[in-house]
Amino acid sequence: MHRLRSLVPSANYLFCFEAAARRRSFTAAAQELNVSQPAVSKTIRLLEEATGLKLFRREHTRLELTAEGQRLYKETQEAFDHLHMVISSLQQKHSNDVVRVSFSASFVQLWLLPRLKDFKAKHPDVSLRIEESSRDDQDLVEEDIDLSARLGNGKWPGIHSWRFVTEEVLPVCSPDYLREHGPIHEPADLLRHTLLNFEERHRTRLGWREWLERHTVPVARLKQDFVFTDALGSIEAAVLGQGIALGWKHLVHDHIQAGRLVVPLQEAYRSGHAVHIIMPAQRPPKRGAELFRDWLIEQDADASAPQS
Amino acid sequence: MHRLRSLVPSANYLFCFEAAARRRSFTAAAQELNVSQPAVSKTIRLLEEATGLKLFRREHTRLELTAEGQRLYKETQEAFDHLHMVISSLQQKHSNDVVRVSFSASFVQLWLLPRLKDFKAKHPDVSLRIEESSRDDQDLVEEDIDLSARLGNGKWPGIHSWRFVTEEVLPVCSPDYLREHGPIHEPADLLRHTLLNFEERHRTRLGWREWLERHTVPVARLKQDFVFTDALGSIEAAVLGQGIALGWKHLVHDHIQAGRLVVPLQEAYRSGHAVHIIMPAQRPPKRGAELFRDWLIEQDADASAPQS
DNA sequence: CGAGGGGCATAACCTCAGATTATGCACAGA
DNA sequence: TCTGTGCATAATCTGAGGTTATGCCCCTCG
Repeated sequence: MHRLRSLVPSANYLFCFEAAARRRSFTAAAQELNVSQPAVSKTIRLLEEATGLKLFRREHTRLELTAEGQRLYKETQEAFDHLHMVISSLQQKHSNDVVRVSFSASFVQLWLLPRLKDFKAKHPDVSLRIEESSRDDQDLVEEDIDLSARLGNGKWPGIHSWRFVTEEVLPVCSPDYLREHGPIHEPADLLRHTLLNFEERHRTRLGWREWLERHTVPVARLKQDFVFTDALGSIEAAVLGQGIALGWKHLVHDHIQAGRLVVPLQEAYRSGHAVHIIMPAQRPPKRGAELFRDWLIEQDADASAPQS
Repeated sequence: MHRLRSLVPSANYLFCFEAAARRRSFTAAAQELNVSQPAVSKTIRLLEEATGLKLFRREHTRLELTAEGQRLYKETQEAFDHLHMVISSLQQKHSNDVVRVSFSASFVQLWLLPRLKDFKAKHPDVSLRIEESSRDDQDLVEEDIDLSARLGNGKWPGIHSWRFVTEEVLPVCSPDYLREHGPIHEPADLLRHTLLNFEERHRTRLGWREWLERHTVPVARLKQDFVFTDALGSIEAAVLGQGIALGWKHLVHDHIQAGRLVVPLQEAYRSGHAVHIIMPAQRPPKRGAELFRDWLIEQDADASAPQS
């Protein structure tokens, strides 16, 4: 226990004292601290008793600091200012060191997390702050994001982009589902199955209707049994045998490798687009963000995705 | 509210942090702070969350400070050391300014308090710490007493003394008691009355037995109805009409002036001793103590005591 | 002069921040 | 393998610090 504590049993007394001394008013200090005036009155009395020092002269309509009070106020304020400066500068340094990345929930859960251990092992000093976002069109600068992913052609103003993985979408279901309801020979057969779909509020993605139309299947008779709010939900329902979902090839790779999902039909849809790694152009990148970007690219998501 | 508080909601977190950092052990810090280990664990976690800084590396059998932790520890310790130094020096100065005086309870209540307002008006900057003591033979240096009173001849080793008031002891009772039980013509009459006596454990004072013997009254038939543990008790009982007490002339002066007590018999006993103001010879007196001594002497307790 | 307002002090009572107890996990060492 | 050490976590408890109500002493204004 620091010896200061024998003089000031609660260091919070000093927070209260500093406010009352600065404001020269217990009532004003109470407002500032969001407590009642008697709480301040009592706390100051406790501090005066603990130290044996008379810090204020109470003069009915005026509160004056004694000489001791003045001295303690000055020193307390300086100590607090200094500690604030130290913590702030440590935070600033820390903030500079943390890489803030933002991806869809499905990407984080299905692709990134299973591989993150590798990145951590290669770069133990890089801290990632991983945010799951429901939108692709975030303003990277405004939201203080160092790196993200976006589907498109890679040409966005104020953005540096690196091609990451081709958009390729294919049906997936669990082995049990296929055994029980299969086989499926052609795209038109899908109309007789439970199709798991998702619609994201802020992100346009290929759904069953478009997929079938691109495979010349009439969709008048399409019914959608379940609609999830993100891709992750629909894929996990497929894993649980509840139907056939559309999966992005790189996202379902691990499930397929593990045998939890199969591809019931070899038809896939390639949009010609790709998912790109993006970083803000307006400021120099953090070293950790560069390392993460490089690591992402070298994962070669196209090569490690299952062949269609 | 100081901005530090937005970073560290409770300054007591820093007490806990400083101890854990110094000891490099939550368990040891808990012992030092007289709390449990989980309390320290939780508090450090709260501090880390509040600041966003990782302060310790937990390594199972070793606790290490991070670089941030090291920096914060160093700065916190310096701030606390400094505040401790400031408060200590203010206390030292304050201690030098406070005059510690020690008297019997009867003197404090019956003589000093009714007159203290005058001293305060003349010396508003002198602070008195007034202790009531049950003994005359205190070691002034050891008990850090600046000034006291002692009955005797004024010759004590290591003590400076100033004659204050003659010891003169006389019977007193309330006017009502005298009307109801009087008159009293000679000392021997007292044997037929309720005599209020006191015996102090550490202080020898004249009691009824000695007083009567010195007035050649046979004391074989003396009975003592009440025995108090200090003079104050016996005098206050007399004021309440419960009997006749022995009073030191200077102590009962105010009661007599106010008509609360009367002197039923003009016989008084003068021991040849006096009460002396005493101060320790081993150290230079505080200015305030000198002022108080001078003020006591100029009260001229002998002159303001009632004539016997 | 009286009324009203402002501000600190005090007492009785309340409540939640910080504490405890019990337990788990991961080491390290014998 | 077993035992001991030390930090983490969860459920629960409790007392430090807060609230509400009130009082006292000013000061100002009509």
